[in-house]
Amino acid sequence: MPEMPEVEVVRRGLAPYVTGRTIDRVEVHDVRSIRRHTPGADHLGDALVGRRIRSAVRRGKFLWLLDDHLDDALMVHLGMSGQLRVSAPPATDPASVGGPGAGPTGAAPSEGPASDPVKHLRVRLELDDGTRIDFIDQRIFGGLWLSPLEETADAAPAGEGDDLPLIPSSAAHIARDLTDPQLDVERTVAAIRRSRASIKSLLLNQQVVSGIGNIYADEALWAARIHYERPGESVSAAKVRQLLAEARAVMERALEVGGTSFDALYVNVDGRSGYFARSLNAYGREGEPCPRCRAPIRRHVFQNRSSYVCTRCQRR
DNA sequence: TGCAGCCTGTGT
DNA sequence: ACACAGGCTGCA
Repeated sequence: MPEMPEVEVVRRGLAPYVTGRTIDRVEVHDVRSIRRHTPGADHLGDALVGRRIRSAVRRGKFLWLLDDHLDDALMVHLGMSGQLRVSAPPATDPASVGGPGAGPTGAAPSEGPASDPVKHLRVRLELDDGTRIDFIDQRIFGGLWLSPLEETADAAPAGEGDDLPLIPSSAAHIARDLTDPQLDVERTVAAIRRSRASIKSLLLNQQVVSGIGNIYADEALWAARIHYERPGESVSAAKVRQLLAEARAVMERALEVGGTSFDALYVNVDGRSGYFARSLNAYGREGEPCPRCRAPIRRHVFQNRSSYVCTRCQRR
């Protein structure tokens, strides 16, 4: 559910709270959320306590925290249902620490009071100023783990949030963002046109293009009037360029809306029921008229997931 | 290159 | 009881 814009909103919300802070305590409430950290929960806690965080970085849907030593990164992946919820230190006025990403004034957390037991709390980090970072994940597709740093292949900054040319090995295989100035768009176009795989599976392949999930894939294909099943090699270079531009535009719009409407204390990453769902043209709109041609939007099962398509605008 | 498996909650 | 939501990994 969280795609690139949602993860970027989380990164921006998180950064002002963690930058310059030291990790005091790590609580692992469910080891399944750290299964990618093979040395286990005790090792993760021992490794993290005492670290001073220098930045929160993101490429695609991968988010990570860097500390001063630059040996490795604390990876955070939200998977399907992951959230990071920040609890500001008790004595501090939240409005004064929200930073540039702080949300509307007075917005209350979407769930009950802080004293309520937190549902699906999997991991909690406590910082030296009392701030708590709660990783909440109903379906446990996401998780936290440590990943060693390596140099980026092109010696350019790894992603959004820090200028260092260092990337965690867990994210080194992920393509650069469509919004990344370092991205070579023509190489991406060429890669897509070299493949016999369906255009949608190429869009969803994070090694080809990063940040796109099922929702924005359908939106971009609808905007570019391309049927999801078309083999990459059958789409003209101009059409592929348009498709990538549409995907980028969809994500930038989502980021614009998300970046101005989230509550800094409750970083909500529900991309479906949230603010942006109302402006989707195809996804989730089975039976509704296509906003372009009024033909009904169809829902097809494709690779075990839903694809929403206007069969009039998007011909095979 | 495609698909099973990882997960849990909601809706039918 | 079963379909569905779906990002990513690892294996056939």
